[in-house]
Amino acid sequence: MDNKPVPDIVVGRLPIYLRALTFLKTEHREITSSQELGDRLGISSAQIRKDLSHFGEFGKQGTGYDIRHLEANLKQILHVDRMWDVVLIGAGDLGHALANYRGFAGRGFHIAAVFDKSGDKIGREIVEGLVVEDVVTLSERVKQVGWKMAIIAVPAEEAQPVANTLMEAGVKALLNYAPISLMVPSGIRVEHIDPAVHLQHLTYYLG
Amino acid sequence: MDNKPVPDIVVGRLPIYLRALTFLKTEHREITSSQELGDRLGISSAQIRKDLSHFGEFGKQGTGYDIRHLEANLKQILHVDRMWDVVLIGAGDLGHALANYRGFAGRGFHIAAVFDKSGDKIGREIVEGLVVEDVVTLSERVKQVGWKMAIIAVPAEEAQPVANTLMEAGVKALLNYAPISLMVPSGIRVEHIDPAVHLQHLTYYLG
DNA sequence: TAGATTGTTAATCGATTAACAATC
DNA sequence: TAGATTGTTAATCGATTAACAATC
Repeated sequence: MDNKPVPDIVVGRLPIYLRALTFLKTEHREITSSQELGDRLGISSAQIRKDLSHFGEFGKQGTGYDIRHLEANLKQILHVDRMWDVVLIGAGDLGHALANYRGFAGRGFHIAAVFDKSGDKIGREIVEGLVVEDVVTLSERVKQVGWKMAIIAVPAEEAQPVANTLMEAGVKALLNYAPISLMVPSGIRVEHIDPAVHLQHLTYYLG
Repeated sequence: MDNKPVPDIVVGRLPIYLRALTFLKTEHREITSSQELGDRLGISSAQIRKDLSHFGEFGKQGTGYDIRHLEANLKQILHVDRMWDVVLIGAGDLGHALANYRGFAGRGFHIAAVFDKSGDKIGREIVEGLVVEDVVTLSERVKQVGWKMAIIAVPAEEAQPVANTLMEAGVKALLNYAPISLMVPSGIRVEHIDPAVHLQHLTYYLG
């Protein structure tokens, strides 16, 4: 009966909830409440309960939420109860940092391949077991292996062409670090990360 | 008369508009319209006009917006018509990438100092002219110099203590890369960047 | 039982969109 | 002038919050 899609803004908060639950686990906590989560995240408890109610009933009246149970459910909802291979384009400083980032594995992601166009990066082992490949082979390799997610860490002027190549080859979701708004057709999802955008958001309030 | 603060969600779009205008300049464009901007950004033209109307009248009926004029106004509104010194904490892979990032200078930011706690990083020149300092001196240095903005690029378990030190020393705005929700008092602004959160937002839609 | 907290409904609040007079 | 596009108003749409019955 409930045919309406869950609002994207709600979906966007689920990873935050999941991260908080995983953190609570490191503190050896077993039960939490919408109140406690809200206090930690700066979100109202009502909003957290409402958000979760889109997906089912995960708590117990009078008690709260079993942390492991809710965590497992959120992982399922977000489809990170499995590992996703992610292809990374760009082996500069940022690409290097992303390839070496230890935080992906525990949260459902594995950098499966790295591509660059620069001759002095191609063939180098950017991290144990991961050799930088030539971007001219990107399309072929994506089609062959069937990767669905990519991280774009190339200069601004190359980002749109790289995105086009990826989408044409079957990639459905992009995380873009280039300081440019990617244009994508409907059916493709994009998230943008641009530190200068965030800093400028902050300076507005600094008078 | 208009005493109401501009909604934060509107403020958050201004840096996107600014980035698009700067991009149009690189294409040697001089005039644009809310329609064109909206098409490029995936935002309705009405929303762009409404957003801008909170701050004044920047366009001309029948013509559109002078790109340089609107860009200059947005820079003023966002307070990036000047340069901001930013202190960076964490000199790992990510800190290294941020310290070397060429994109900050043109958008109002300068990494003024880098701190780390690791003995084999302290004293090393992370980038031309920028020597990694010992984090035990962070509080003292921040108070002395008066930095107002910081980027946190330390492991999750150190992020909150580092944030506390920074806030106690007078920092008012934080950009946090650690995968944890920082708790801050009102009056302090925080933005979070967590690639895994964005990737999980994407996987929701990948079935 | 008494106390606590959920899931949900209805009310409130806020943001987006549509439409158009003004005007370049 | 005719055409285009702004700035703004009012209508619509959607998200958040408050409140509380249900119940553990």
